[in-house]
Amino acid sequence: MSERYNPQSIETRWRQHWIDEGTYEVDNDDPRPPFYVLSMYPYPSGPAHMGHVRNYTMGDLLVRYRTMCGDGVLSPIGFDSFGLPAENAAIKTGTHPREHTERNGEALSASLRRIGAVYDWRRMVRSHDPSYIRWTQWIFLKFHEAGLVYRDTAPVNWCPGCQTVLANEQVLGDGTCERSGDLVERRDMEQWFYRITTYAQELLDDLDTVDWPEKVKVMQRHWIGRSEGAEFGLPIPDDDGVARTDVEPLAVYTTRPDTSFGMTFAVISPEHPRVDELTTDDRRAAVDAFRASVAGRSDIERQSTEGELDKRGVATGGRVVNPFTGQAIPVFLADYVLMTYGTGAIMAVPGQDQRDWDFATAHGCEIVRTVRPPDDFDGEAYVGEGPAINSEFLDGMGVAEAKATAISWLEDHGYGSGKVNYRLRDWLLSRQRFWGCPIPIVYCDACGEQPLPVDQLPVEAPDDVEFVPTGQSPLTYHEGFLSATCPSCDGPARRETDTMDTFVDSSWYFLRFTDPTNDEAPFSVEAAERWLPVDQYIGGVEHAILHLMYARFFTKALSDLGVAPKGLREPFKRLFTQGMIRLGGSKMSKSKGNLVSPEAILEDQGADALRLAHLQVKPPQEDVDWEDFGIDGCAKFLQRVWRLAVPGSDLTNGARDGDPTEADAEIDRATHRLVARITNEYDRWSYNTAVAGFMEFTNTLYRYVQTDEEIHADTLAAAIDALLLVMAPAAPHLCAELWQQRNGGHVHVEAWPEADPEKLVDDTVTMVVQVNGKVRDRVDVASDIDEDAAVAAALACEKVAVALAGAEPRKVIARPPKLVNIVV
RNA sequence: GCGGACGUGGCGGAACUGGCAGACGCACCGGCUUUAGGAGCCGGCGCCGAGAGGCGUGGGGGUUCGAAUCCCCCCGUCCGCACCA
Repeated sequence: MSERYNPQSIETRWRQHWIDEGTYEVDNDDPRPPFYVLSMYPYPSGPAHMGHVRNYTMGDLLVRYRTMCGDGVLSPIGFDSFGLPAENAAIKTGTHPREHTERNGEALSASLRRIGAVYDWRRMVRSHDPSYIRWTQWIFLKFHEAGLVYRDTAPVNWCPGCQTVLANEQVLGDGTCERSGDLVERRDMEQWFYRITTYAQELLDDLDTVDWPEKVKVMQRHWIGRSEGAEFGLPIPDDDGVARTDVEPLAVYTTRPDTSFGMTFAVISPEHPRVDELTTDDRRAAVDAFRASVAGRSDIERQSTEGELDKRGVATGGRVVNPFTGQAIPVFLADYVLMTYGTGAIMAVPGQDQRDWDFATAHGCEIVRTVRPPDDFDGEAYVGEGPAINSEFLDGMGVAEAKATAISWLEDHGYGSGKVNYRLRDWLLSRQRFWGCPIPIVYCDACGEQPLPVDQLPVEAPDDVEFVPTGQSPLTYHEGFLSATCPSCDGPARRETDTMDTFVDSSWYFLRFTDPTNDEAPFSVEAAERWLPVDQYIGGVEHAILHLMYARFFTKALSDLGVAPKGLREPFKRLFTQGMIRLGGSKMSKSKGNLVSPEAILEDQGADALRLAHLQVKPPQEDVDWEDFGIDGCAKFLQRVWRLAVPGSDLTNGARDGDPTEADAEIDRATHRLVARITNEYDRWSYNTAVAGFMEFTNTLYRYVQTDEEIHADTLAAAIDALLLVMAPAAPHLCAELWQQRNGGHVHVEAWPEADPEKLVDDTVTMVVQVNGKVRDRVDVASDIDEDAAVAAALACEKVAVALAGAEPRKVIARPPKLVNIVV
């Protein structure tokens, strides 16, 4: 017997071969049709864990498959190399984040190569490289110039213990800091924003143009949260309850203007700027106490549905006029009214809104129904369809008509107008951190906030900083970094010390990959035109909202600014989100400490067995339990393939020339069916069944070589070569080695095989014969049998006669050649 | 609460368009092979039944000649959003 398959001896050689030969390097003038496959660039956290293996195996399979299909596949890799973990490590160990990050990046690169993933390594892009920082800052300035960047105060999570701002993820469920355990406060600070809301409508509309999982689209639509309604003013009354004209009315937003006659009170947010003005002297102490208690509560606490409603709101003593009824109604403060949505003030209609109903009940407010509920309705607030009641000129109208009429009335009387609102907020991009892209702004006492000229880019953070656990960015202590010159007046200025959210870096890296060394622009329009949109984007569903929304925003804005092609409105044509890996029932992650390292498996069974196990275990989009993996089974299967395909194998050395038999014809047809099947399964990401297909076919070939008298070399060679071709994207090393030993050359640059449609159908097929929908018999018939013959064959079955027991068929359904159903 | 996905053997799953339920793998059982290995090869393996046969895709109803697949109700699991006026 020839030597057994030994993954170690061949995998190293082939990995090197792909790099040395530049098999997966592709230039921008490559004559082949362009195809862009992109796996989300990883945060460099050190050697790969199983989640990486799963992710990058899927992407690699596609890169190799499309390459064999004849495309010039752009397969780049890079690192999302800014971010908090490196900075925290720096504080702990004193090592500069760059050193830590680059070392981890090298380790991850090595891991990716080790599993056989192939990239055009020449196109490596890392967020922290000065050549990338430069263009991230350039884009910031471009957006700044276009009015897509602004500065404003915003509430942030402030940890009094760490004396710093925390990201939402660093605030635990109970509202405390994950590091110090202190109760996190809300604090207003000056922050930078990207005006993503400008694109809210387009971000919503264009979801219809991309081929993404419906789940992700639904999440994005919800996040954008478009609603239609009306915004109008509630006038402030004088002591007699008559609307004053000399005071600005209180603006409210509602999606139910049709219910306005039922507005019996108004509620404003505790942060609303007009609280003081609306509060009467006798209520001031209570209102101030309420606001103080709200400020001390965390967002989580504040947004929980629990808690007594009478304690969650307080009367201001002030009143406003319902313009529809002319009645003066009380104004309350409640913590559930958010300053960040609509106008920060609402009209309350308890009859049609359950939360308003509860609040009205708790605070003794009047309840007036303005939509007639059905007779059998026994709930409280009624939110359904029905005729308007108690609403004067709206009475009798349905909800839609009443809405439109109410809006017209508001417009005619100058109170307000129809309004579309979005839940989407502008993107707060500044972070009080060191290890991120510096914001290219200086502050001049004379000229104020000044964007830097582009020829001063990149603004780089200095290396000679000390990482001490003060909770402040080291930049704020570094005089050399802080002092700058004002670009307007040449006077002294102070640099911005905030850095950008790392989501900024990941919002355009896929564009940089198309033209990674360009030093005239972030990328050329031509390069982007050639490769974008990405044909297949692959990543975790955890990025369903933020990253994907931000990247879409960047693409649209860059396109409008002429940086990206005019017609490029979406960055990612198709998106695939693969499932995560669980161990012991919970998500495999560094923080949970339940990572499984692929090292031992790679050393033992090899990369191809591990890849195959990842592909086989479950449909790619589903979450998978590590306990369900069958590495040994896959390794055993690869041994079987090896034994079948390796030249000189005891299994196949009995093959000789000769006239093809029926067994040969059957193997030939099976071979063509395999090719057709795997092509289809790769195209629709059904990798688990593709692996089943390899195994099934291999079993068929084993049967052929072991049970037939005569085995023919031609038949066998064609079958095995086809198997190696279709398996090559999944098990690249083994297939490359066997192909070379058998045929010479390189399987991965071979053309993808095509199935002959004529060979996909057998001459005879098994037809199912049913009586009353139950299978009673199976008969072999010609595959081109006509309906009459099929029925005749069915009626001739003995078991059918038994089942019919003499009864006359009432009806016969024939679907030749698959099935005949006899109904009595 | 709202939205989404899903529920098939001992286990992971297959059945793409309504047409043979359980492909393929794991586990288990049996056999072969001078064979002791992390072997290899062949076979069996939904449940009940001696058999013929019957039952069977979370439960109940419906559409259909025919339903794992389509529709309605219920139960359960997972994920996302969570006072958005």
